[in-house]
Amino acid sequence: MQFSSRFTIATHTLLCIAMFQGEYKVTSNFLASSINVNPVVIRNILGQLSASGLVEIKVGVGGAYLAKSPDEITLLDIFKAVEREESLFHFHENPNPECPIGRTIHSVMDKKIDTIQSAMENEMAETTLSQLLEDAKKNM
Amino acid sequence: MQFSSRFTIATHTLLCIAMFQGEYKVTSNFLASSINVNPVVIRNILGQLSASGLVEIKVGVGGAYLAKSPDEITLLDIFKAVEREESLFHFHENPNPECPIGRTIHSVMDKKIDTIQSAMENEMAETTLSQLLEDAKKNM
DNA sequence: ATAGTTGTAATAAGTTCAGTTACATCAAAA
DNA sequence: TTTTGATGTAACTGAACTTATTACAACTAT
Repeated sequence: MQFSSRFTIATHTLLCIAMFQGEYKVTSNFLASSINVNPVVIRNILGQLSASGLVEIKVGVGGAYLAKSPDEITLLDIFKAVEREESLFHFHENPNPECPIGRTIHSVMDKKIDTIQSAMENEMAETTLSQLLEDAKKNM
Repeated sequence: MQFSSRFTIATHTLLCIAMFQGEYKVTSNFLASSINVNPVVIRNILGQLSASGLVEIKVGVGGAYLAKSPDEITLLDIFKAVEREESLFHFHENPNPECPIGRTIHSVMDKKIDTIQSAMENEMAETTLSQLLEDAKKNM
């Protein structure tokens, strides 16, 4: 199992917008050319980013713009915008309540799973788009 | 995206073995009945756990046994046994090297992704099977 | 030799992902 | 007002993964 590439595509997208907005009109075709995926894929991801309040999109005239300052956008914001699963793990549905383990498996594991997911999300929240942008500019 | 239920099934499996080995013969049918999935699914997961050195399986006569002490088995061991992806995130394949962002996206994100994955895995490594077994016995 | 179990292959249905085509809609600008 | 270039979205496709299920050869204790 892997997360879909939507997360890295969305991050790449936001970096491009942060880098080029004002200078160029950042359209789905512009982004598709940098990221090298289909423009419709970009438009769908831009739609998710827009629904989460991370970007604004000019319908008609075209172009995507950050809706927040780059230091207010974290990797966690991006992740949550494009990966909408509540829980990281798919739990088997109907453990047998007549088995001592089947009866208790949820009470034993649910909190653990939350903690694991939180560890991942907390780490994601540590990195902002502005940090990534600085890194990118250094390595350009 | 969610991880498959193999992780929770494998954990449930190991808890059952830890609880019942010696007392009952823990077969794939026994486990399937507690977990409420198909016995073939169990046999495949037991095969993965066995390949990772977590359990031993008696071919012919039947039955699964822990190959390590419960306090030497962590959730990370279980996770790695059943989820074999190297990297948690699927990176888009061919960013455009003619774009300043496309050119640098890997150097900017690869280490972040590793850090995020490590945060998750480190948290998984904190919990042992013996801790889960204690919890289960308390709640029985 | 029997019985019960494991290992494994094959099939199937359901879901997700990503690519692609097509087109209605929209807003600025000519 | 018409043109132009975008966006939003639907539909379809092929690939991959998940889980359930059937079937059966191989194995080992009794």
